[in-house]
Amino acid sequence: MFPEAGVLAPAVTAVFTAVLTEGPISRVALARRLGLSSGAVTKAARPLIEMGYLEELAATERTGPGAGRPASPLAIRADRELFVGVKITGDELIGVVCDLRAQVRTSAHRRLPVPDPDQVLTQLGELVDDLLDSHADYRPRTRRLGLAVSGDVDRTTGLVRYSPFLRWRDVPLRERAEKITGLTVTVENDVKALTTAEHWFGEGVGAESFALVTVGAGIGCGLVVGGRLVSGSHGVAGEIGHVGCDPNGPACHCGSRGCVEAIAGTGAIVRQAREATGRPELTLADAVALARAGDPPARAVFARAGDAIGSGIAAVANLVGPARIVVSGEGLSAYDLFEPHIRAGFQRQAFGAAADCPLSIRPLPFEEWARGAATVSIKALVDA
Amino acid sequence: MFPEAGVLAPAVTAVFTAVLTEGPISRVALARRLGLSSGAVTKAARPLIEMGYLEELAATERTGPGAGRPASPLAIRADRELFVGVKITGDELIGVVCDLRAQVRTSAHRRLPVPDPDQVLTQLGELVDDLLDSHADYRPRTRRLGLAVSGDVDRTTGLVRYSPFLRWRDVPLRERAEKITGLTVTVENDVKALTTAEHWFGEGVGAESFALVTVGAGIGCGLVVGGRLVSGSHGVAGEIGHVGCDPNGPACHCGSRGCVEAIAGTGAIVRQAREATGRPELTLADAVALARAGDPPARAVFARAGDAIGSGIAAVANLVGPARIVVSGEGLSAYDLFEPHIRAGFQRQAFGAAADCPLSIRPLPFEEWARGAATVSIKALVDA
DNA sequence: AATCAATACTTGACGAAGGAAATTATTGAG
DNA sequence: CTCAATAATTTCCTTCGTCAAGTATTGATT
Repeated sequence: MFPEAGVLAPAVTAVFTAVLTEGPISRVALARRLGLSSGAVTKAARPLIEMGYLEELAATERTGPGAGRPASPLAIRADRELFVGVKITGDELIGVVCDLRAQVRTSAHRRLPVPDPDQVLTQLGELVDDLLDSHADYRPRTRRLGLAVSGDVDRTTGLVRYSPFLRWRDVPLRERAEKITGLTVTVENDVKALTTAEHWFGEGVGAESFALVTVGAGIGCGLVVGGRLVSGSHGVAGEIGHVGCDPNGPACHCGSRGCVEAIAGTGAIVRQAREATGRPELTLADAVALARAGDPPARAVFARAGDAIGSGIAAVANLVGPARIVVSGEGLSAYDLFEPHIRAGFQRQAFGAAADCPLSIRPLPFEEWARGAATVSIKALVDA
Repeated sequence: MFPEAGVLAPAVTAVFTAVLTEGPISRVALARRLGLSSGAVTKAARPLIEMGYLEELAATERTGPGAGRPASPLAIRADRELFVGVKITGDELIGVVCDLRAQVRTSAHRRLPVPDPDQVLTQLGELVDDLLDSHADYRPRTRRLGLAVSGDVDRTTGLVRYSPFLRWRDVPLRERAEKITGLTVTVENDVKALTTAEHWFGEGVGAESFALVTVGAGIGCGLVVGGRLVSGSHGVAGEIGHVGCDPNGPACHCGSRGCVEAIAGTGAIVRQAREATGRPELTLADAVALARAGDPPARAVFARAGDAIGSGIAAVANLVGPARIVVSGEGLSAYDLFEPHIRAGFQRQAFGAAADCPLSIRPLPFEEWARGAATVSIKALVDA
C-alpha cells in the first residue's frame, strides 16, 4: 500500500478508505461506521497520520446536545501524493494529474492519428512526461498511473484482452506502460473506472449499491453491489446498451433489434435524425440544433432515445435496486433534449419502490474519464 | 449458531458452509478454497466434528500423482438436525421437513380458504405439528422453521411489509410464528429463498454470481452477486417481470406496456390465447393442450412468451453477468413449449460473452418452494 | 524389505489485531 | 467550580490464524 509499510491491518485500510471517501470524520464516528472499537480506530489512524496521509483537524462546531469534548476529525491530506490518470480513446489521450481526493491539478491531451499500441505507448510516455514536468514538485510526489480503456480488461494482470474501439487484442498494457513511464500502472475498463470515481468521490459516496450509466457512442453501465464493483463472470457486465426495448426497433450492430444503443447511441441518433428529416448529410450537432430550434421530427428522435435510455435504466433499477443512479456521458451534452424523456421512460418502466431510486442526470465534464483512470490508481494504493 | 456454542470464529462458519455446500472435501482442499492455512482448517473442523455436524469419511480414491497420504474428506452429517420449511401462498401452505442438506424427508400441505393472517398462523401451527409428529424423532431434532412469502419481507425482523398476493401489510410473521410453533423462525421472500436453495444445494453451487428466474403467475428473479444475495436498497430487486421488452406490447398491471410479465405471465398467456383463438372460456390447460396439438395461434402465444422471458434473462446476463442462470417455476410445466424460445430470445439479446452463460431450464419440482424456505432456516443456523 | 518422496493432517509456539474498560482530555451547564 | 457528557488514548487481554516442525500414510525405487 504505502511506501514505507508492508501489509497493513484491515482496520488501517478501512479507516483510510472511509476518511478518503467520507471526508473529515471523527474517530468515534468512524468506529460506529466501521463497526470497530474506538481504540482500534485510534491505533489504525496513528500510522496513517505519521505517514502524512491523514491529519487531525481542529475541533469544529458541536453536533449533539452540547456537552462533551469536541471531536477532532480526521481528514485526508490530499496533497500527500499525486496520481496520473490517462484515458485512451480511439483518437486521443486525455491525461490528468490528481491529488488523493481525485481533484484534478493539471490536464493535457494528445491527438492520436492511429490507435496502434506502439504509437499509443510512445505518446503515452510523452504525455505523462509533459504532465509531470508541468510543475516542479509533481514528479517526486507521483508513483502511480491509472489507465482507462474501453473494452475487456483484466485489471489484475493489466492485459487488454479485447478493445473493439481501439482494435486491440491481448495487449500487455500495464507491463509496457510501466516500462515506459517508470510508474506503477493499473489498467481498468473505462466505465468501471468512472464508476469507481463516482462511487468514491462523487454522488455514489456512502452508497452500498450504485449505478453509473454513460451515454455516448455506446451506452454503458457500471454497477456497484454490496460495496463492490461488479465484474461479470464471463467478463461482461453493465451492458445496458444491449438491453432490448423494442423488437421492432432499428437493427443493432450486435445482431438484434431495438437495443438501447441502437436507439440512443450517438450513431443511432444521427442516423435516425437523417431519416426523420430527409437530410443525409446531417451531423449530430445539426440534429441537436434542429431539435433545440423546435423541429418536431428531430425532437422526436431525441425523445425516443431518452425514453429508451430511461427504460434501460429502469431495468437496472428493477433488477438490482441500486441506492442511486447517475446518468452521464458525452452524449448528454444535449442534456436538455434528453433529460425529461429519460425520467419519463424510467418512471414508466420502474416497478414499485424502484421508481423512488434517485436519478442524477448531468453532462460529463471534460477530463472526467481521465479522472476515473486516476481514481483507479488511488484505489490500487489502498488495495495493494 | 449451534446449540452448544456462542459466537464462532469466522473460520468455523466458513468451513461449515463450504463443507455443507461443496460436499465431502479434504482439509487441504478446504484450506486452498478458503485461503486459510491447513492448521486453521484442522482447528476449525474439530468443534464441528465434536458437535456432530461434520464427520470424517474413509479415505477414498486418490486424485493426484499417486503418492502421499490419502485425504480423509470432511462431510456433513445431514441428519444431525432437521428443519421445517413452509411456503405460504394465497390458497395453501406447503410444508416440508428437511435435513441439513435440504433433502426433503416429509412433506404436507393444507388448503387455505382465506389468506387472513390469523387463519394462516393457526393453520401453520397445525401443519408444523403434523409434520413434526409424522415421525417420532423429528420433533426433538428440529429447532428451526423457515417461512417463504411472496412480497416485501424484512428478513432481519421477520416482518412482512407488504405482500400483494396475500394482501398482507406489516404482519409480524416471525414473532407470531415463533409463539405458535415454539421454533426459531426465519422469514424470507420466496424467490430469494429459492435462490439461496439453488445457490447452496442446486446448480448454483460454487458460483460467485448466479441468477434464478421463476416463471409463473409472476416472473421473478433472485440474484447472487459476489457470493451474496442481492437485496435492492429500496426493497426492490430481481423484478425481471417488469423489464420492458415491447413498447407496443400488451398493457401491464404495473401501468406500462410490454413488460415480460405482461407477455409471459400465466395470466397474460391465458388472455392472449383467448384472443388468438377467439375462445373466451379457454383455460391455461386448454391453451397448453392446443399448442401441443400444433395449433399455430396457440403455439405463437407460447413462442412470444418464451422469447420475452429469454430477452429478460439476457438483460440480467448483460447487466450483471452471472456465472450461470437457472430458469424454473410452475409456469415451466409447459416446458416443451417454452424452452426453445427462451433460448432463442436469450441468444439474440445476450451481448458478446454474456451469450456463453449456461442456462438451465427446467420445471420446478413440487415442494421446491418449501425446500427454499427450509434452506433459509439452515442459512440462519450458520449466520447466527 | 527398506528407504524415499509425496501428500495429508496435527500440533504448539508465536504474533498481530481488536475488544473491554479504565483513564485522560475537553467542553457546556448548573 | 464541579459535574455530566462526549472524545480520544492507553493498557491489558483474548482470540484467531500463521508458521514451521512433526506425525501419518501412501506409492515408487532400490
